[in-house]
Amino acid sequence: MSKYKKDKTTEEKIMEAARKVFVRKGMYGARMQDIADEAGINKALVHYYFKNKQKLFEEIFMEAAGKLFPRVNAIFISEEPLFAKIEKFCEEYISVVLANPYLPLFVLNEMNQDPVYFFNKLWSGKQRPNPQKFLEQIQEEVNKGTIKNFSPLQLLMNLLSLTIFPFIGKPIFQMTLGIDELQFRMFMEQRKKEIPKFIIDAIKK
Amino acid sequence: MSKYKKDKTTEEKIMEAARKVFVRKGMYGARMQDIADEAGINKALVHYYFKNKQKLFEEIFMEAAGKLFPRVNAIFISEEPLFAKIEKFCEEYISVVLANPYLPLFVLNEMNQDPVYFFNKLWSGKQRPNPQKFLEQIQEEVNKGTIKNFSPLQLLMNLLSLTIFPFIGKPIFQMTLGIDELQFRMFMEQRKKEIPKFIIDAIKK
DNA sequence: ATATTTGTTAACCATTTGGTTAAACAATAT
DNA sequence: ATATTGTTTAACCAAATGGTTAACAAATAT
Repeated sequence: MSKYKKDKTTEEKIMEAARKVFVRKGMYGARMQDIADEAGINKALVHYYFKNKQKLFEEIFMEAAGKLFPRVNAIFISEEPLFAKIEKFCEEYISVVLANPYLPLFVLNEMNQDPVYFFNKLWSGKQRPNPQKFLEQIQEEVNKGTIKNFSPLQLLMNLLSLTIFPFIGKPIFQMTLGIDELQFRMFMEQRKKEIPKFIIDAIKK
Repeated sequence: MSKYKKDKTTEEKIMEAARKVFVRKGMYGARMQDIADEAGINKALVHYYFKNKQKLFEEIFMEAAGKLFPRVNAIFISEEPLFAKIEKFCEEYISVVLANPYLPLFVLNEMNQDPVYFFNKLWSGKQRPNPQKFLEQIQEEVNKGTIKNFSPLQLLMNLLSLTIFPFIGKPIFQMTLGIDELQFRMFMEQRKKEIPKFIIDAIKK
């Protein structure tokens, strides 16, 4: 195969390598040389496509955050009834993250290092997470008496916890219980149905 | 105050500084100079007390993990009935972590970088987390018919998710909802009772 | 008092790391 | 064919970083 024939553009090769390295090692632990090696190219070429480490990192981080947050928001804002929303959220979110199981810990961890900076960087207005409508919807159901008197915020936290946390604790669970990739996958597939059932059983009158 | 009169021993001053820096920046992001500065001493003195960065980090990491894991295990193993166990776990765990809210993300994130290494480092036999008894206990209750037919593993995951995740998402929640330290604290205090109620409502027949 | 051990520092060193440069190489335009 | 533009590399550089050294100061033993 000729040296300069490439199915993936070089830029995408770098992105792919950077994704892998940044996600595994974080912004500080990642080395530009690692990224170049992973992409099978010269380090200077990484700088040719992306000005510097910070810029490349931001690209990767924004991409990752962009996979996680808008989806939450879309469901928060939609017009469906509460229970359907909960079901849909679990279904969709677990599907997305199963395809990139490392995303939540990566994003949460990096955000933790400088929440204010990332918060501004991420949501310059548009796709900022806005759970207001979802919270109001819960309150309405409480008022209607269809569900128990429940703090909307607590319920929101429960939904997010049950859905996202397993991905964050994944390595520990896998080591502790000796389960492999496939078993974890099946466990999470099961959870798509289990979580809504669990929540609804807990809150419905 | 004389130069060599110290209320805290130097070693503890270093540990304290290292805790702060490592937890904020992680193993790779932390700089020995930062730690020395934070402790108000010369960098060489850090090396005098702790051979190198790796050793110091392990000290801090083991200490952090030691605050989180044995407590889980103690409750898993104890003889109490299931519902009491769940209540006790939430109560105790949230109390511990409220005193060090940064611990879960720190430990989970570092473990993620090399799960096998940390797993061996941490649990050379004794305090290895062992949820077996807890899982059996759930199965017993299912068999007795006191709770719904529920996968023990799913229930365990639910308990851990609901308890631990809020601390991991803390910065995002605080920014998104504009809540301060005190409000978060109160929210988690409320959760000590809310989580067991939530779980028990969901699983009891 | 004095020798010895322990604690602390400033200066230094080797290596790593992000980033640059200049030249070679390929593709494209003329 | 040749000039021009865009892509890639090897070699290099300055700054940062983990770690060491040698000397000095304090505490302790003799």
